[in-house]
Amino acid sequence: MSLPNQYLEEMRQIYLFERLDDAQFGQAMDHARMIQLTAGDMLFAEGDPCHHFFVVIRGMVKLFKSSADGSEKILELIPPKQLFGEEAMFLGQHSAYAEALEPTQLIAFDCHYFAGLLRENAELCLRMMTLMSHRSKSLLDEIGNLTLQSGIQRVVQYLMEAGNYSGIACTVRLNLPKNVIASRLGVKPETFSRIIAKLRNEGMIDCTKDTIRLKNVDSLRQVADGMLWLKVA
Amino acid sequence: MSLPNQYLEEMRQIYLFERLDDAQFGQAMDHARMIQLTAGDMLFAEGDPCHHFFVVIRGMVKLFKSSADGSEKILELIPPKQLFGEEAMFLGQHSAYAEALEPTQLIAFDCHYFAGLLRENAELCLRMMTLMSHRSKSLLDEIGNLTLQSGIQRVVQYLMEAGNYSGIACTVRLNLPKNVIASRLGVKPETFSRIIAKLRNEGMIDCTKDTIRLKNVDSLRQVADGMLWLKVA
DNA sequence: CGGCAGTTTGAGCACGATCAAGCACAGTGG
DNA sequence: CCACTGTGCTTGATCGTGCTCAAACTGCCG
Repeated sequence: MSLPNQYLEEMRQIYLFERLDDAQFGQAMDHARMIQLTAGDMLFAEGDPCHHFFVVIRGMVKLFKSSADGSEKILELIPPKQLFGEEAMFLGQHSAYAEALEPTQLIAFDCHYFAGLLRENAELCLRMMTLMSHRSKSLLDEIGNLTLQSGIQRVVQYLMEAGNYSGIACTVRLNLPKNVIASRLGVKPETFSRIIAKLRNEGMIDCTKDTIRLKNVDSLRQVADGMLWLKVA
Repeated sequence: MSLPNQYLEEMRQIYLFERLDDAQFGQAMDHARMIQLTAGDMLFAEGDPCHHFFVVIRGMVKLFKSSADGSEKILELIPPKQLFGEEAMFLGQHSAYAEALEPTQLIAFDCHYFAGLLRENAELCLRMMTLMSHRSKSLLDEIGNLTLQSGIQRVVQYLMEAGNYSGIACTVRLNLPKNVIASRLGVKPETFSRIIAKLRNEGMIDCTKDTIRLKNVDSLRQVADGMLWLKVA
């Protein structure tokens, strides 16, 4: 039960599999299968027993926590070429919910089988640990941002990162609904909207629909770094 | 440069090293050395190049983020027998600050050398990945708690976990200063104090100095689960 | 055209932060 | 033995960020 060639080539370029020789790669792709999701499909829930981990091919997956009263916090947005759910392989169950935001294709790897490959291939382990380390770092950063920064700071930081650091003015295209970005940043949609309006009134950005022009990058950077306070009210 | 026998025996019981045979264990302990810290000593800073990862023997280490204006958020409190800083081994630099809260002894393992051991021992890798998975899960949980729960809920949850789930009334001894616990829970010391006072006024707990009796465990559980709201004001 | 979901804007509120004062306690030195 | 000091904790008063509830607006699709 191997994958179509089209997907095999894409998997070849995933960091985790890059350095495997053809035989090892073939083994890794055994017991892998393609999954097609439509927007809103739930992939797994928190606490579900874990049988697979995943790589996104096309589309977007949201990883999120949910509270008793139904509100959500998006932990991570998983774009194509990225792996997720691997930590559950070692814990036996998933730590959060996963749901497709768009029509999404992903490859599912059998945990039990893959654990066997890991046991025989320390190089593969090292790559896996490197991925897990990056995840840990980004989670640590996220906790710092949530507790030490204001909503405005997180929004501006997000815009600057999306605008890939070009020192001068640049435009950002939001590739996701604003309420999704808001949840990712830990604010309510209304608050997100107000923050964008505030930045527009301050002349730091222009925006039309889902396209945002970063006009005054210096000021924005000051806001993100906490050197410049914008009163919300 | 091996360690005194006293410490070797303690290292033997660390999850990461449990299953190694004597030869492997001996190798792992090569290039390990003991470090003695006094309260307030900084072990590493965020961004520092990483040369070691650590296991706490005695004492307590705080892992924290710091913002421009000097305020801190404790990410994790590391008790004896626990490992930390391992993710930096794969990233090259530390993701947060680490500082001793008390007189603390720890063992430092040389990253470069240990990476070599990992490359030759997939079983060791699996153990390491399991540890990293647990860390990821607890970080994911932390993000959920910070964004989906109120301060009161986090405090109550902390007390219940510290009182190890005995269904009936129990006493909790806070083994750390309250301002440290407050930072760990993402609230200011004043707020923490007010929350404790609130719980006392509601008759759910008794407290004298650093000892807290959980009187009404049912109500406390309801508060933690969001089934019961306590107005702060 | 109506319906619906996403977004914006308004008004008011509450949680938790800030600033400030008071208190308990331990350590130090006269 | 008693000030003196410093630190950590508590309590009070006030403020602001961000949330809630509500309404209006936009774009999209049937």
